[in-house]
Amino acid sequence: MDSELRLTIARLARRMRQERAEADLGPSQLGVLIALAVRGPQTLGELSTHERVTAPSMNRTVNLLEASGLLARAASPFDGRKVIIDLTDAGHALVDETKRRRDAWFAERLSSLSDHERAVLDAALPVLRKLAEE
Amino acid sequence: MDSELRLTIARLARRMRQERAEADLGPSQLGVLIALAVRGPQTLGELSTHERVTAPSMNRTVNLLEASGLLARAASPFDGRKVIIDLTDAGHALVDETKRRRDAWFAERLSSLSDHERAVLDAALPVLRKLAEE
DNA sequence: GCTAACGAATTAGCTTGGCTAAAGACTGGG
DNA sequence: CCCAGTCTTTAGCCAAGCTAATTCGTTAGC
Repeated sequence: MDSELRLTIARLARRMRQERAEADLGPSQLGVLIALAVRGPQTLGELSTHERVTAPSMNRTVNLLEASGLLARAASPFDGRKVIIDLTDAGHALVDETKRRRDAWFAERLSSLSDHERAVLDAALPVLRKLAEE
Repeated sequence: MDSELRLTIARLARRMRQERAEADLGPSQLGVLIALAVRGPQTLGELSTHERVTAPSMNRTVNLLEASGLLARAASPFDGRKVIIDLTDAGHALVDETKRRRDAWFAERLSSLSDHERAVLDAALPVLRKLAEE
């Protein structure tokens, strides 16, 4: 029963992840761009902590995105060791486009539900959010 | 709002996937083992279709798992081109342990919820299941 | 104010796991 | 028996994870 819920969530998320596509970015690169869009400019260390990845891994992903012109590095004015990373305009545009497409896909799935079913999901959202807390 | 739900589910599943058996398997390898546990012995083609990966990718993952003794290949008795892949005892044991850990993790998360919140999740389960349908 | 310790980012080298292209192995229809 | 189609495998590319070690800037102790 509990395990049934767990498996269902896993299956749903799996379907969702497979729905990727859009730009020719991998999920990691997209994840970084989205983190920057949601949380604003951050250091490499903050990014790697949030994405649960080591600093060297994050550094490489950031290199690729920088080479693609989707984000930019800037030295921190307070601490010369740190590097502040932020989206470029192109990066913002790509995140917006991706969000639009994924929302559309999800809305399409939701449209197969009844009003009552949607209300049930709406009620479950805060609980799911609580489960997902760090 | 819709996109909040989508993002929350993704985050929850992401957190869940981090719970796995001690063995140092990547998520893909674990995914293959779980698919075999749930759906039974399958050909390489069936596996790659189900995991939404190309046959060469699946072939390599299967090679690693075979080298670790977690699954075994056998020729199909009906069609010499096909290869039937199935879990070994060690593979079954590893899947069981992973399931045990994930269930325990999830139960732990659920225990922080009130009875009402659990009831809300219970009501949402069939709806989530519907969303997750293929 | 020097120096040693510490912290943040980076580089180097390894591994997994995607992909495409192409080759082998086998089947089945004509 | 051949030929076209199907399934698996090999080869080679690239993204993205890791650890270990390096570089460079900061901070603390003396």
